[in-house]
Amino acid sequence: MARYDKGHRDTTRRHILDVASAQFRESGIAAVGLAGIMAEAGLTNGAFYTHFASKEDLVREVLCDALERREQRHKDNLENGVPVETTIRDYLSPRHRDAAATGCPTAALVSEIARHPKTTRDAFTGKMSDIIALMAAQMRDGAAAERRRRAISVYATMVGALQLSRAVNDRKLSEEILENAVEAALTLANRP
Amino acid sequence: MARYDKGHRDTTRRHILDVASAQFRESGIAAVGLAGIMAEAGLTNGAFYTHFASKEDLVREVLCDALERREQRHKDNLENGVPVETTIRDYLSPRHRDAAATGCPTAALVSEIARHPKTTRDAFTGKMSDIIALMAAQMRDGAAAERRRRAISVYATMVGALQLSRAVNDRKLSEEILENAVEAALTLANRP
DNA sequence: TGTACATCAGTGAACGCGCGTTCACTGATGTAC
DNA sequence: TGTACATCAGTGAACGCGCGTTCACTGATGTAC
Repeated sequence: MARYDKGHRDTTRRHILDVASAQFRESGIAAVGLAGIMAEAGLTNGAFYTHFASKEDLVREVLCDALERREQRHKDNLENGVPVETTIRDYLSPRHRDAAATGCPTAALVSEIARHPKTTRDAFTGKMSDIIALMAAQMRDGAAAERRRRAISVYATMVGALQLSRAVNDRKLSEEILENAVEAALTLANRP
Repeated sequence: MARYDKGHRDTTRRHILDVASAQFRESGIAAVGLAGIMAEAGLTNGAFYTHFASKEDLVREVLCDALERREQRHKDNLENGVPVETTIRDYLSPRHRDAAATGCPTAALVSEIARHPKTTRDAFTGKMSDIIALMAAQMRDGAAAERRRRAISVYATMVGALQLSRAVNDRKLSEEILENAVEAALTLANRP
């Protein structure tokens, strides 16, 4: 037995990932520093590099992890027969709008991801394809290709509307955006 | 007459705004430094503060300016009877996807704006309301309230899809997103 | 008309600060002989 | 059994660098007397 319990290293790594994941989604990747992440994780700067090769490495890991969790949620919804309407309403809710740190990583980080290196974008592209496929599976009626088409446009509407509702500094307008986007996403999900 | 032509100061200020506007949309606000902006504008660091009070002041000015130009474009489209279909297809085109520096400031910066101070978000909120109103005016049929509803959901779909098409690292998927979003936005714009 | 001063856009070096990253070291435990 | 060494997660100070910001200064022109 080492100085630390078995699995301690994995637990620490997991903890750093969770802290970074929340901070990135809350404040954006560029605005978050490693020192702040390590401090919140209860560790010193130096320990970071025993777990990750660089900040970019952490970004990629965080992104994969956060999207995998989202993917798992979609899988669970599918297996439990949760209707697409519920997924849409949950996504476009004031609760989700006000909880960016634990919310959808795509909505929080998509524009930053577009400016990151190939490996990071590769990771995002792969996971996003999976999520689209799962949303397509959740759609009712229609051929596979048609359901995929609907999934893509519903996803785009949800991501855009959530971001707009977060940026806008007017409670009424923010809720108007969410409510209209729910209606629009439902229309897109159920169109023939 | 001063050492510089009349209006020189305004020209310089305008030039700094243009350079900053492009760099922000291309790389994100947090990732762009004042030194880089001033260098591209052909000036030294110190001159920045004879034109702007702070980086945040510049951000607000850039945002107002870029959104006003977008707004003017919507106004022109409206006056020239450009159909909403054209606006949608132009927005969701590979050309717009590949030209972030000169493209829609909302798509490029919306998630960063959500994390900026009140004055900046106020500015964004005001201009975005105007753009929504102009898009609503561009819609055909229906009462004013109904057209506004359609404008909001079309705008959300466009913003979300453009961002996704930029983040994704796969040409085919990127174009699939744009094409499906065009179809979805047209459906939303023309629904009864 | 000549001269002293004001104005104004811009220069360029410097400020303190926090960034990502490195590295010599620690100290509790495991292992070899 | 005792001792010398290896391992491993983490410490904490330091590195160079670029950030936003400040400021004494420049130099061409305008203005006052």
